[in-house]
Amino acid sequence: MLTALGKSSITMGILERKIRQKENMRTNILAVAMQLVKDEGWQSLSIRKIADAIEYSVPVIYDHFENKEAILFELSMDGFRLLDRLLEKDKRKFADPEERLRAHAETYWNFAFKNPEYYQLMYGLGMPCSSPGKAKPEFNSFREHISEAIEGIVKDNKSSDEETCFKIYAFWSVLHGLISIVMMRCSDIDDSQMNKKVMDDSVNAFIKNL
Amino acid sequence: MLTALGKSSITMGILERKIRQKENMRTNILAVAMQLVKDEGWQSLSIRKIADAIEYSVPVIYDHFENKEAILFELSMDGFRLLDRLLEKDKRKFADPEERLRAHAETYWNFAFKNPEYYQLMYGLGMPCSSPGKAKPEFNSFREHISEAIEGIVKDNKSSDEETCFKIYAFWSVLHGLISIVMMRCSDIDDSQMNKKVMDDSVNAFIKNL
DNA sequence: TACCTTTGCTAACAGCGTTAGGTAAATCTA
DNA sequence: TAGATTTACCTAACGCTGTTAGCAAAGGTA
Repeated sequence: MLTALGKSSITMGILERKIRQKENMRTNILAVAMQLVKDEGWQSLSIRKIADAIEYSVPVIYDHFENKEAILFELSMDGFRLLDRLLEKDKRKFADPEERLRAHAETYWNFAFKNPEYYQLMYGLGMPCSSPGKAKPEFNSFREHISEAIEGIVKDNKSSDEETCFKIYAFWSVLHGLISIVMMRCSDIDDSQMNKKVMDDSVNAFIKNL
Repeated sequence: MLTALGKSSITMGILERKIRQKENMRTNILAVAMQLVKDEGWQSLSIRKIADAIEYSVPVIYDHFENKEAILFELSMDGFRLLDRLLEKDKRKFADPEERLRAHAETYWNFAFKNPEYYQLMYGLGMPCSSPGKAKPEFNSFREHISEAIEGIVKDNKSSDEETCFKIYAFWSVLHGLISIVMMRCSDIDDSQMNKKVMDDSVNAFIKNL
């Protein structure tokens, strides 16, 4: 598949079309996979179902992805990029670091519950191949956004770098922890508004204590 | 298998021996499964490997467990019971609610990193069949222990029941969130002592703010 | 036209969870 | 002790999974 593609430069149009088709196939596979996940959950996603959905045979998928994990990884990257775009919006909207931090928390929370499939994949909740450790820039997007906001709030204080670093993780932890607990139904609070109030409360306490 | 076991009461000894053997088999399956998990991780645990390890054929396992998920569920219950015993120790050791809460946090943290397989199973981290929602008393053990301690600290304050409830979840969240982030290698802090300092810091801030 | 690359397929391998059905041993009954 | 019955256990299969080897057809190149 388009392995040795150099050589003649006359048929550039055809080559480009092929590259375009290849990319279309790739994005199509990802789109179809994501749709299957939304419809039936991660656990029932299979290469054969993807092949059925794109109306190609199974091995075609392996021309575009090394294995199933690579597909899941790419989808998780989509999730990180989507979250990043939302956080960037907050950044443009709120100049005040405290307001921005609140907005980031809200955005993170809403992202998780509006896109539970993404969130589960991104943070390995109830997932088979959670591919931990595959650190990429996208992976740290949320931490970097809240870092910026927290450092903005804290900059007048006498906090050390280490203290600030700790606070960043503490903030992230309480959010991620609460989302995980609620999403995995470990909480016995059934009311989603109530759960959100717990988050707001925690965020308030955190900011007050900065 | 021991289905209709009533009838005659002369052969009670044999019946008891059979029940004992059946229980032995059951516990043996669980023990062997846990060992396999510790050696090779959740993802590679299979019924066939368990059968090999106990030196019986595959269907024998289904005489003792409805399916693979039931085995995982039982193992997660073992995890909850183990954690519960440790928390009970704290309770006996520390009468002062603040000291007790700190001990609980420490215990929870140590439990997670000394028994990562249990923790992952109990809270569905990177797990295929995380069986969420199957609430059992064991499931709420940690929350109830910290509830007791937090209520002990807070009882002199003017906190409402709702506020207290929120605080309990906030405390649990920050612990679980940090453990998840570290365990799933989302954190870029590689030093485990450093990570624990983040926890201690958070616990301190939390208690100070009660 | 002859050649070669690309494209896509069929069919298989090895593994998985699960179960139907049969056999041999252990046990109970007479 | 002999026969009937229950229990214990196994073999072999079904339908699924991820993955890959190897082949046939289609396309572009000379």
